[in-house]
Amino acid sequence: MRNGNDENLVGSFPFVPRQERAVKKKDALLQSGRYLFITKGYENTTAKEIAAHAGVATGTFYRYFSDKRQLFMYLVKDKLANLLPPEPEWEAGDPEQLLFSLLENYQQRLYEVKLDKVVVELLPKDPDLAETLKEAKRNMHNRICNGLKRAQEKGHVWKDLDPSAIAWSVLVLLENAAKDDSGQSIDFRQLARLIGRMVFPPEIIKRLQSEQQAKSE
Amino acid sequence: MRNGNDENLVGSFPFVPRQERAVKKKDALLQSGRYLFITKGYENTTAKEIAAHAGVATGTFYRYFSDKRQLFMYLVKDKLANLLPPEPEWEAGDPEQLLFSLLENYQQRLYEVKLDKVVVELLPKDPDLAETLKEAKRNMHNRICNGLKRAQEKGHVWKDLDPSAIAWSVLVLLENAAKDDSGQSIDFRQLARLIGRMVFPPEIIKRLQSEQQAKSE
Amino acid sequence: MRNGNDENLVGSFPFVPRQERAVKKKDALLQSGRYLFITKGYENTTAKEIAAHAGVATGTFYRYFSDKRQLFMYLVKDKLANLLPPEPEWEAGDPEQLLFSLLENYQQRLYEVKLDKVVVELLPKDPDLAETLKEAKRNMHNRICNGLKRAQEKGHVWKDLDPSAIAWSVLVLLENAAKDDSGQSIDFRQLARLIGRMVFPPEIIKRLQSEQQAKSE
Amino acid sequence: MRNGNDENLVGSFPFVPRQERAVKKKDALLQSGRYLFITKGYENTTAKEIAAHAGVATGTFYRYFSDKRQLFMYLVKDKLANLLPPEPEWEAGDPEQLLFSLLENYQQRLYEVKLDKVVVELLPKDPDLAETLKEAKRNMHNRICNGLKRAQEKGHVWKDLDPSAIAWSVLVLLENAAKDDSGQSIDFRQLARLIGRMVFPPEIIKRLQSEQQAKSE
DNA sequence: TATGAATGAGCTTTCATTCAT
DNA sequence: GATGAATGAAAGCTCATTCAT
Repeated sequence: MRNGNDENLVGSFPFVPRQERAVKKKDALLQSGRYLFITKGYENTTAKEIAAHAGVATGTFYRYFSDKRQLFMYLVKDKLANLLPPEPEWEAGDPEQLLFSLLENYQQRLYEVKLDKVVVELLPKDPDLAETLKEAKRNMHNRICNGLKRAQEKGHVWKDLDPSAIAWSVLVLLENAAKDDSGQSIDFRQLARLIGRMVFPPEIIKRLQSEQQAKSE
Repeated sequence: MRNGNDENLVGSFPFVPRQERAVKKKDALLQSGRYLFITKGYENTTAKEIAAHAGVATGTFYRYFSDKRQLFMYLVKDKLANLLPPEPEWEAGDPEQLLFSLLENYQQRLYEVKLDKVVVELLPKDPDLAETLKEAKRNMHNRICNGLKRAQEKGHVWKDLDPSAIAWSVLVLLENAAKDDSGQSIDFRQLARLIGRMVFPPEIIKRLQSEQQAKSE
Repeated sequence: MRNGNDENLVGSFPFVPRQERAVKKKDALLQSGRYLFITKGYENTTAKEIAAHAGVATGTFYRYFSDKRQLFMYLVKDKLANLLPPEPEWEAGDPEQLLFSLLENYQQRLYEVKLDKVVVELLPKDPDLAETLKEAKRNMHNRICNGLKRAQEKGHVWKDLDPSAIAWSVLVLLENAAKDDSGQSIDFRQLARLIGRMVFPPEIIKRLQSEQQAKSE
Repeated sequence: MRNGNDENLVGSFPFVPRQERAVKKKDALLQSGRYLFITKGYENTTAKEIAAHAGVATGTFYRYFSDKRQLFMYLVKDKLANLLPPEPEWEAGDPEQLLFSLLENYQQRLYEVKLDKVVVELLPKDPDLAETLKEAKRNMHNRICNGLKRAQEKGHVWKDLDPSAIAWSVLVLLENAAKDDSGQSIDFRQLARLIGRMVFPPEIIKRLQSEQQAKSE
């Protein structure tokens, strides 16, 4: 199933492995590719190296992937699905708590993927990849947006703010918090509170927090 | 004057142009490099192409730059200074207004630079560049942070938020708003309001806005 | 067997050929390199040319040799062993006869090598090569020296001459006789007699020659 | 005078300097060329470097020399004359003494020239240079040969040896003794005695030595 | 199918030489 | 005459990709 899906996303490729051994080889190549891309960067990794690391011959690489780029796209698309956060239920409790766990969760997944730096290396050269990522982001944005809209209808969210703009901001902060570019690690508690202020009027936050407390008692 | 500074930053490689024509050629190379890097990506651009695009011979490239990377570093360091926003005076008036102009201004400058994608392509391979950028970010962060601390002391900013975390968030939103990754252009008015909520308690915003109105009357 | 030795000397660079065809290709490259080095000089020969002459692609060259220099070192070290003359048995018979065959034999081997000019082109730039050759010469010198010492103890060689100086002279004349620099080919019979005079007192020569004659009768 | 001569030897060149300043520049270029060739080797020295070292512009180099090779040929031909040893007067005294001073003298001159390594670097690529050197050697050979012939006619030299072969041997030993390739410096006294044995029958040496002693008393 | 040797276009860089000033 | 910036051919070397085995 995953296979069929991928194929559709990535385009036709030279050979559909049926036997188990073949599947293993393809996986080994993907794993090796991922490892080397992350460790050494995309351009600095050669197809030969990936093959060697996977324990197969150079030529075998091209039986499973049309080229280095395709292998990479497999990695990206495979991992992208994992990144979609669940649609948040804002009213379910203390929003700060919710955001905090959202942040932690997202970072955890991003940490597992680790391809972001590599993605970004390829981005300027690969409009296809750019499109793929854009779509993934659109998905995430919509998911967050929908939740916000519902909350806004109930008056839980600032009325004078566009849910789309909020969603965008939340997403951006989410994304960047997970990366540790800046060196200074971000305090997720602070960030959650901060985002809370951005989304909800103070009185709503108070109310939701006290409701939550009541519930847990 | 600016020149001397830049040279200091980059290192005075093969030759410091004195004659006007030489300066023009160096500029042409820089322009061509910038254009091609942005259009085709860093790795996809060769020194030969840059030279050709600048209308000079391949060898001439190497009279002015030790290699492609150095040319790129010139571009980056030259433009980096432009990106520093002025330290905001939060109390000076309507904070939403202030943030809005900050955003517009920053985008304008970023638009002029446009190297962000290329930078990001090189980042994983170039620790030097990473360090340079990290420092630039540190500078921006400190600048924002200081303003926030002063405002916080006067009680204008949420007391339970770390200025550093706020600064980080503002910076991240600023940066990302300026890029047009997502395709969906961000409404800067909305974003300004949003950031305002994040930084200032509602009553402060109201007060500052009414003061501002009083002033302008 | 010889192979293992050589590899050890040169270092096992990019790849040790196992299949027969690969060995053939490596040999073809070595042959082509040798031919072109001798014909056109070391600097005037490019890796590309060697590959073309051997009927393989440029890249193939680099599968077998890390660079031009390594190919050359292979040639040199391979041939150097051949140059060691057997330790001469001066007392075994007519020394002039002995020297004559020594000369002919040495020239034959040198003729097969023919790399001397190329070696000498590289020498000033390549301390490694210089060291290698120095050692080879030391070996040859020692070999000749030992024979002389034994002969000197028996009083067959001028007592007031340092064996080392004689050996050096013999070696130099040997080397240079084999090369045809001067255009005027050297008469080996003459040279043998000449060296004989240099090494042995006249009466010893006479005695050894008559002994030899007695033997052959 | 030297100028005219050189021109003839080397071939026409772009410009005949008349003014004193020009001559100085040409000399500076020659000196710089010589210095750099000896220090860094021929191929490793660029025309630009020679010009810079001489304190003139790159282009100026080509006003005085058609190319790098021509400059080098100037150096070689200029110095070659110095290498011709005086025609030895074998009967003038102790031949070992004579040879010793010949050796010392020759080495001294070679030391002053120092171009031998560079010459040898160029030799395989430059048939012209090869021819020049061959001729120089022929000259030296003839000079030595003539002396030997006269001595031979008087019965001072082995009758059964070809003067040409002797001359060749003397020359070769001379040349090689002067270079210090082998690391082990040659004892010139020993070498002189050795060559003496090669050229003169023992009784002649004795006679000439005692005559010499008589003279000096 | 799997192999890995072979390919060769193409990149970076150098430097002898020219030529506008 | 002198300058030194500009030229561009050519070298060394890499690596994505092909293909004979």
